[in-house]
Amino acid sequence: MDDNRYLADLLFDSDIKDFEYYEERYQSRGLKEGVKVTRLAPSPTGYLHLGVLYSALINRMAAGKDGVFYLRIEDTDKKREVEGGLEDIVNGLISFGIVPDEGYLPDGERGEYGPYRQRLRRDIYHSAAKRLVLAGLAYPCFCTEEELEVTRKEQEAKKVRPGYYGEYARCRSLTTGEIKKKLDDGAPYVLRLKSPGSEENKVTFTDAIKGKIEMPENDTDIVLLKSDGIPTYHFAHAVDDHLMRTTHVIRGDEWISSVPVHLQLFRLLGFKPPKYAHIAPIMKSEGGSKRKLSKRRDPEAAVKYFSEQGFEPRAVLEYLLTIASSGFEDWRRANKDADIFDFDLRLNKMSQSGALFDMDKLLDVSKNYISRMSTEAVLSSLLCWAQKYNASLYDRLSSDKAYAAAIFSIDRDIPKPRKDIAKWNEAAEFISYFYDDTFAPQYELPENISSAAAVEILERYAEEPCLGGDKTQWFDGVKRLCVSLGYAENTKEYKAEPDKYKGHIGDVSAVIRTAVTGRRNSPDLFEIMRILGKDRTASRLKAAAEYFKK
RNA sequence: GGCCCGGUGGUCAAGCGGCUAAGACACCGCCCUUUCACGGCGGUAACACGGGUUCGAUUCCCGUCCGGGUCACCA
Repeated sequence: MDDNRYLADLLFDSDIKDFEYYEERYQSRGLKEGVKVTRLAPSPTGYLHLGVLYSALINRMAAGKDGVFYLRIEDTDKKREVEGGLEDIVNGLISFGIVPDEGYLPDGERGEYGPYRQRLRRDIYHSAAKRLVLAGLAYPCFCTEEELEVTRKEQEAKKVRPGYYGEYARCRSLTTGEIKKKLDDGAPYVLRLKSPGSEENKVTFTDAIKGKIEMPENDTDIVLLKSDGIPTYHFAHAVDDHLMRTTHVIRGDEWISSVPVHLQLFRLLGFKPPKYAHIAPIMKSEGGSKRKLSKRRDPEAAVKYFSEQGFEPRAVLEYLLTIASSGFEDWRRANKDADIFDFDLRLNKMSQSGALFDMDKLLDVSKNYISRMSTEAVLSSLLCWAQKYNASLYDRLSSDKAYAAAIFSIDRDIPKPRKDIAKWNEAAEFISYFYDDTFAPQYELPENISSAAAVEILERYAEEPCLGGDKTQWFDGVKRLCVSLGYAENTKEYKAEPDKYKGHIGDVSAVIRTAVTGRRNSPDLFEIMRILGKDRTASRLKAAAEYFKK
């Protein structure tokens, strides 16, 4: 007993507080029964990628509006840290509308349970570590990397489980005197857990997503504090999630195999463990098999990719939710205008195995999402995107917003709107023919229409474009033109007696369409010409007629 | 290799012992229609395999196979 005290004094600074101090300081949150406290704990070892966004979304949704969702930064690995990664992650989340209630935020920390960056919590970890040493549950280990490597090779050769446990945990049996001597020599060391567990025993726990899971108890003397005094993930997880009063740890399922370690840590530290929920990762198909979406290998894993392409953040979130929870699509159909954060995400309804990332589905969700936006919303969102990623489009649009609004209001704000655009980088091409400087006609005629016939149609139509009235009046005008030129004024008549006509109204429209828009397909012709105005319509008709004369 | 988790159409995914095995995306066809898009209708396409248990298994149990994860002073 005295030995432990002695060892603790040897190992820790004298000003390290008793852990009771922190228990006292970070009181229970006093939330109502059933209210969840969740968190996202990214490490700034890269930029914001889809997996983190996914996890953030689920944690945010799980906490709901009554619960607390906070952001903690796991910056304990200096070596792998990426410059600017932290900002990218935090700002990225917020730009996607996933806003933490507390924790590390762009304008500083918010909340009573901080600091929320692990670097700043060193004393807290040391206090918890000291508690373990005092209880005889942790010890310093002086093994070098090389020595560890040697025992690992030995274990491999003997075909036994690799790891620092049992007889292989050499420093476990060091006497206080030996430790003192090494410490005096300035030997570097890590602090290890003296695991009281045995592989023979089983631990069981209920995962909120995967259900009941049974695994062998942890018997490995895992590292608690690295040689620089910074905690490992496992140790920091136990200390932080206890002190920050997390109720539900929702994280990627790559963590599932370390749950026995975590449970043991909570027990030894005297903490009540949180509920665990392990979510399946988003996968990517490659060469017939699938693997986890990788931030290094897959460009579409970076959230920045979606921003650059001009996906609507909410649409991406909706897509993610269709992957996450089977009930979401039905809910969406029943609640077309509801905010996604009103969806009641049930952990036990979540998918157990990883879903392949499906770009087709994302595109579909996005198209639907954008089709339901108002003209104003489309314009402001598109402008916002263009400002960053397409300067010329931005200039064009903002130089005459009323004109741009007219374009985007075609078949919008109606019960069954058009679904033309899935992401903003498709917009420039989609509206190109509305602007003279981007109008690049690819004239194309129906097969049964000769150039001469096209010229005739265009010239005759130009005499009387019928743009003064409404759409019906215009279309009646086109019908009259058909009749006078020998085309059927509707397809049925033509089909009944094809020999009687040169073609039908579809052909006539096609000729006008190609002249006005320079392409085969477009939204409603009348709307387009009305927006272009009489003069520009006329000059396009003329230009096309000239083209076909050649 | 040990330990975990998973396996319903190309993809996502309902389904909890008895159903002609939902739905969405993609694909194909038809209808609507001045084109496209929308919309409507229809179609192709699935319970990995082998044993049990049971009157009856996609559903429960075991095994095989396949896929994924994990075995660091990384998270």
